[in-house]
Amino acid sequence: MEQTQLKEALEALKETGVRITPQRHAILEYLINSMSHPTADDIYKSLEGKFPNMSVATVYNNLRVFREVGLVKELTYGDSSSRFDFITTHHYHVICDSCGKIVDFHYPGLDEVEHLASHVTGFKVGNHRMEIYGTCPDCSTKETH
Amino acid sequence: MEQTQLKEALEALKETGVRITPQRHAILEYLINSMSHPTADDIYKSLEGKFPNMSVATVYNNLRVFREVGLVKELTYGDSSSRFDFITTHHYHVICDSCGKIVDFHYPGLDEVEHLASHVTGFKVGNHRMEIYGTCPDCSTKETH
DNA sequence: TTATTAAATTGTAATGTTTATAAATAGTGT
DNA sequence: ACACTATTTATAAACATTACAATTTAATAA
Ligand SMILES: [Mn+2]
Ligand SMILES: [Mn+2]
Ligand SMILES: [Zn+2]
Ligand SMILES: [Zn+2]
Repeated sequence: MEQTQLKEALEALKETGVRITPQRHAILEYLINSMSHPTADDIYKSLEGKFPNMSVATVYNNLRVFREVGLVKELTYGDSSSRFDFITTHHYHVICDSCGKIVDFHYPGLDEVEHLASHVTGFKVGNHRMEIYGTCPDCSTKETH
Repeated sequence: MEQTQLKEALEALKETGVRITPQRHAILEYLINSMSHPTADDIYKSLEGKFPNMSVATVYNNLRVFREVGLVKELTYGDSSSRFDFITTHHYHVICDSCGKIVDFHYPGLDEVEHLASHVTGFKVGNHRMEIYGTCPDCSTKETH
């Protein structure tokens, strides 16, 4: 099924007139297979073997392209660098304050909040973001020790 | 009432053993009076007149101190620099994608989401963040033109 | 297949925000 | 007023991200 996702992603690029390069193919593949939420540097480092000459600028450029095409979501937290999530189904994230782990979390969209916000502020509301912060089971165990 | 907030803030600093300096007084005052959500640089620039020799490091240091004492909340969005909000009552933010305007928005806490997240992921949940994005009335008018 | 052309990549420099550091200064309790 | 530290200042450093120009390459059609 990852194969399907990759094919669909490449198809989406083709339809938008975005050229398919080996670098783009590899970055997409990594994003799809990665169960984590990697930073640009994570991606850069893990493709070092396959693309010894790839520039870090290429990773950033293509992540921006993927974001603009709607294939990838950029997650910006307080800490230094952005993380990237290949878009599949809508979901939220639960984040560990202690170790930074990010876990997917499914929950119906907060439509009511969006509506009220629109009503109260007069904004044309497009979307929202929500994350939940806490301590993951691993870190909880360590603390109790 | 801003006077009361300032007094209470200074009192909170005193009780935590944090010294009260003219710079801290001025930064707090600015945060309380500011109806906006300023960046560190906004604060630095607007206090230039009163403190020609103040270092930008002082602004950052003190914003961190205020955050640690619980007087100030740091807002980190995708864009370059953090914004700071003097803590009064709990509220969320509605943000304009077009001009960056940030508007306060009151809504009851999303307790149910926190509970479900905790139940599903096993996290010890502490808090959450939520923002709503869209187009503010001003920018909507301009677009329609 | 080859030629063409615009788009993408690369390498490097530049940008901008935030932090680290060490010396000078100033707030607080006595 | 004194002593003790916390704080401020000035500056350099760190770091992620972007800008730029030269080179390379993907896509298209002859
Ligand atoms: Mn995710
Ligand atoms: Mn606010
Ligand atoms: Zn953890
Ligand atoms: Zn606006």
